Amino acid sequence: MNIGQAAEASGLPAKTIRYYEDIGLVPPAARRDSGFRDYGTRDVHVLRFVARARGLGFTVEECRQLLALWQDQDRAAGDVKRLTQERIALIDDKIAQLQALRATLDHLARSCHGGDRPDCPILDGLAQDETP
Amino acid sequence: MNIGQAAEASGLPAKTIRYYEDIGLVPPAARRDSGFRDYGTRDVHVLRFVARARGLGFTVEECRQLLALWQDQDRAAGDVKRLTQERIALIDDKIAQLQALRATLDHLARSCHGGDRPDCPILDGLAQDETP
DNA sequence: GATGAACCTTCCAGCAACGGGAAGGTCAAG
DNA sequence: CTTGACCTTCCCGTTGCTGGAAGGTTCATC
Repeated sequence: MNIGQAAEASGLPAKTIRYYEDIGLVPPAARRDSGFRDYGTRDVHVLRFVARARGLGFTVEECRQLLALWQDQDRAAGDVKRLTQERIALIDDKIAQLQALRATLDHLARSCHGGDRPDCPILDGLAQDETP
Repeated sequence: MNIGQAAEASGLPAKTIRYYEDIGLVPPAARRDSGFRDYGTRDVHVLRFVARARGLGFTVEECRQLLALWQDQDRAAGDVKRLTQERIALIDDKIAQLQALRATLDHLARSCHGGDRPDCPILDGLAQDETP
């Protein structure tokens, strides 16, 4: 199948598939005489794997590792679990940061009357010399 | 003061200050005869404002708007509040997405024994044809 | 067989928001 | 006078794509 159909089947844009091939995340696709890339179901399976891992927030580099582990019959499940737990820890950090930001912004927004008058505690808060 | 001291005082790296000047987020600094940038307390105040807004997750473009509002004596507090609430909504979306990711990853990780054996439900999960 | 649309190819450029580092100028201390 | 810590501009690299230009292919239709 052509790249367009592989894109459809994998859920990745064609551009992204070419990009992944460029950076060596997925192996180069077979080519027809015309030069068109030619994908089989096995290739699509790999693309779907990558699409799902990216969708779960794994970086491209992590996807590379996960793919290698996936295709390694002798892999240890522990390696995969470790990668996954590291990613969970990063997500937890990110969530905590965002929640702190949200709290600060919410505090600022609640203290602001929001009318047409120019006095605004949000700007005052941002302008303060000390971080609360 | 030199850019290094302004960096120290504002909490922004010198590189970032130059960058903000480049893209017109902050006005060009005064220059000495030597060509060195020269900052006063007013400039540092602006830089601190930007540093704080960026730290709260406002994009550079939003900072541009906030700065304009900050310096506009006739601004309406409602404009600032709206910007802030939009940012809160974005943060909420982001948090929800991350929590969903975390749940999926956690589910995968918990189902994985994590030992030396090759059978790994995480990889199996990523390889599935259907998203759960 | 010609035409047109819908594909495909490569390459080049750019997004956010900086950071690294080169090549060179300046300043204050010893 | 020299050393070392600053400063200047400039250009490239990052992450993960996305858009567009210029051109080739395929397939249906006239």
